[in-house]
Amino acid sequence: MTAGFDPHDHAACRRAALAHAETVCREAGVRLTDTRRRVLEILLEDHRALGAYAILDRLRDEGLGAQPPVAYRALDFLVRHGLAHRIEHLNAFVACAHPGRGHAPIFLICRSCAAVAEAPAAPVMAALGSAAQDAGFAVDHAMVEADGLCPACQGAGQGA
Amino acid sequence: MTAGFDPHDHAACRRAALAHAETVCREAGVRLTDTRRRVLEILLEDHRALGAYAILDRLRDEGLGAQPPVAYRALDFLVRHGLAHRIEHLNAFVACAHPGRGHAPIFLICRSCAAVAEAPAAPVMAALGSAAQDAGFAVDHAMVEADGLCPACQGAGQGA
DNA sequence: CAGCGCAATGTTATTCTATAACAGTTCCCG
DNA sequence: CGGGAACTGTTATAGAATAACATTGCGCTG
Ligand SMILES: [Zn+2]
Ligand SMILES: [Zn+2]
Ligand SMILES: [Zn+2]
Ligand SMILES: [Zn+2]
Repeated sequence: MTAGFDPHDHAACRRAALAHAETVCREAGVRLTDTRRRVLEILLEDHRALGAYAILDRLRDEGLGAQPPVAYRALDFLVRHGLAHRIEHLNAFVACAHPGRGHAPIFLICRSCAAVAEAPAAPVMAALGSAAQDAGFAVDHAMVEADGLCPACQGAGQGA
Repeated sequence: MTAGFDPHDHAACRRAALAHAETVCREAGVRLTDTRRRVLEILLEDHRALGAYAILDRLRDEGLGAQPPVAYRALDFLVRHGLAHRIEHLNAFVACAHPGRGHAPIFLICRSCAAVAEAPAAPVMAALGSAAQDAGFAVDHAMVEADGLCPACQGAGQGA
């Protein structure tokens, strides 16, 4: 169920994510405007995190807006609707790789090739919930991000 | 074993952390200089995360340095030696609340009063390791941060 | 259709966070 | 007393994010 590292039909992956985004927006009664859609498409180009300014550069090249708020507003929208996630450790954003399921994902981030995978969160969240309960803490949103090496980069013997 | 939310003798807590810092530095053959020590003391004032610039303001008031690198270098040092931790979600730093034990802690962050607790990491890390293994991913360093409400702020019925 | 209200956009400016680069100083050890 | 490494001071700049406000587009209701 981990999505991201394994080879797959990424064109289908993208199409599904985009179709899902349409559905989500229709059902929520919000608009998937040109800029929002384009930002999602850019993020969907591969399973990699992009900084807001990298996205902004792309938008600028395409004449869709040149100022930071343009990118940040679209990203906020996508994150708010579960279509993208923010990677705290990188100050960057990644398209959601699990169209459909409501989730608080955990991220595996390759420090060599920068690929980002979403892994099944349930066991980790259960352990976290238990630790939080012991402390009397009410978890609102959990962020779990692991730095390391993806299968491909381990094979290549990368050290950094 | 969660350290941070429960009422405790914080003066002793601080003293122990400082003493531990001395030991760690002596054993590692590195120097706990004035600035480094002072930054640690500031972080130890309570179990709360402080931004690098908030710390820098304090240092400036005390004549210990006025430029960002002063604060960042001290913080890097403390983090490198396990005496403080960086909270990615807040772009801020907190003193380590577990003097002595080698750990990759998990953090519980109150979004109302900004208190930060360190909870036992083992079960969460085990679950994370298992998920990573399923994906063939080699975890190097894991970041686990939970946003929510601490016991005190839940009682007060805080919503934000 | 006219006009209202809200959502979304465009733009300027600013704040906050973090690091690069280099010159000078202090400390430890031989 | 050197010599080298660690540490400090300072300038400048890069990078990430938001505040604030004017404007435009869109959907609804009268
Ligand atoms: Zn894909
Ligand atoms: Zn990789
Ligand atoms: Zn304490
Ligand atoms: Zn609280």
